[in-house]
Amino acid sequence: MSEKIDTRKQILEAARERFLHYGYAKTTMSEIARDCEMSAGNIYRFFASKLDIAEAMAIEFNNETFEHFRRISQKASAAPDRLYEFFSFALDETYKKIDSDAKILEIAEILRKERPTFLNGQLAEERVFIVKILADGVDSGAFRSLDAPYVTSEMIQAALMKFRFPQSYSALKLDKLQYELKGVMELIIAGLSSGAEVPEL
Amino acid sequence: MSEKIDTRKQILEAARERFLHYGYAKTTMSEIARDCEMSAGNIYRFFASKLDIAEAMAIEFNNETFEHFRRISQKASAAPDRLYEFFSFALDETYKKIDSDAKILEIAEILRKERPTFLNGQLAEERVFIVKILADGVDSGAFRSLDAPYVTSEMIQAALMKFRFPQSYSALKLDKLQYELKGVMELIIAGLSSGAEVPEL
DNA sequence: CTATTGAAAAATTTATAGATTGTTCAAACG
DNA sequence: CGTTTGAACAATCTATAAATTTTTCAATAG
Repeated sequence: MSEKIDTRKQILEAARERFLHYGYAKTTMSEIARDCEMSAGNIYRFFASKLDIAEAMAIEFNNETFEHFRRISQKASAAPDRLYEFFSFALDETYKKIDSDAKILEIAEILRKERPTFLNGQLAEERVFIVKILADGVDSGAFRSLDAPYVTSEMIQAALMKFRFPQSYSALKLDKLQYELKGVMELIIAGLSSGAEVPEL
Repeated sequence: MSEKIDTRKQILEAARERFLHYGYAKTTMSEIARDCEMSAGNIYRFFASKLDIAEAMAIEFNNETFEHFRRISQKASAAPDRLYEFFSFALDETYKKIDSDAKILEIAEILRKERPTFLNGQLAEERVFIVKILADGVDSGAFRSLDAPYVTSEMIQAALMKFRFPQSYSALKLDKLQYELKGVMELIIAGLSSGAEVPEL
């Protein structure tokens, strides 16, 4: 049983190396199998498809990022600063990861196309941290009281889409994106501030 | 000379009908030429390429929308309401246009790929109206005073990207998009309100 | 001299056959 | 028994030749 988990990890590791080195399309199941000294057919006892290997890999990738998110969301700094740091970090991190390796963009694009719900799941996980920062901000008085913090976190994500998936949604360079993020963030934080007047739309 | 303009219009009209009926890729220059009773080569005296015909068509298309934008920006209603109406109209309009005709999406995607600057130009034109609404809002006291209204209009556009190009940036249905737009808009308008505290980031 | 044509060049698309790859599963293995 | 294999099948990709389409431009027409 721990045997099984090990084999799974081994496949994942072999696939990761090949995917990052040669790209998703250019690595074959047989190659991954060979690296693990097994037959291609046997991989299917651990992963339902090649795409599922890529998805598992993306989850691992994101888990590292989520660790950073958790740390930022739990910092002692003021809630508005944490909110900015959160998305600022996210932008830098994803931009640089994708910029360093065209192979990572390939996998990201494939998952976006073939697994549209996967992305939603990841966004939902991020919302947990955003809601935490919002709650802290309300407690400290930096933010106005919010009817539905979870919904607010969805709206913040919607407004910052462009920065969360930089290479898919625009062709802008990092410095321009950072500049825009700062501007949008100022607007959002101002909208969350205690003095802000919420309109009736 | 007016002759030339007429011929240009005639080509544009013939192309529009074919593009909307059969799609951009499936209509040939020869077909457009035949409709205008001329040779394919002659079209190039009026348009540098097939793509330029599509671009000219998109400009015409957008001019109708800009007329609506102008009307909304000049309304008597409160600035926040106008701002919401502006983007609400834009969302409904573009969503419905594209939803009614897959051919329109085809042309939009091709222009986005092959003429990346065209889109920026259109967004710049829209900003004129947004800046007008912002200025009115500041004057009336509904909005706080803005250091750089033009930059603010860019930030508002960045935050609302997702709703300006609904079918390219998400797979959400219109009602879900409308719901999200309302939420993001509330946040932005609150951020622009007189009482809002702008953070130092 | 300008406007237009139509043939030719360049670029792109289509069609398809062959090869490769992803996936399944009955049989062999431990 | 559960595990693994490898052959078979289905799906996808590749290569390329033929066909079509876009674009150019010398020749022609007005």
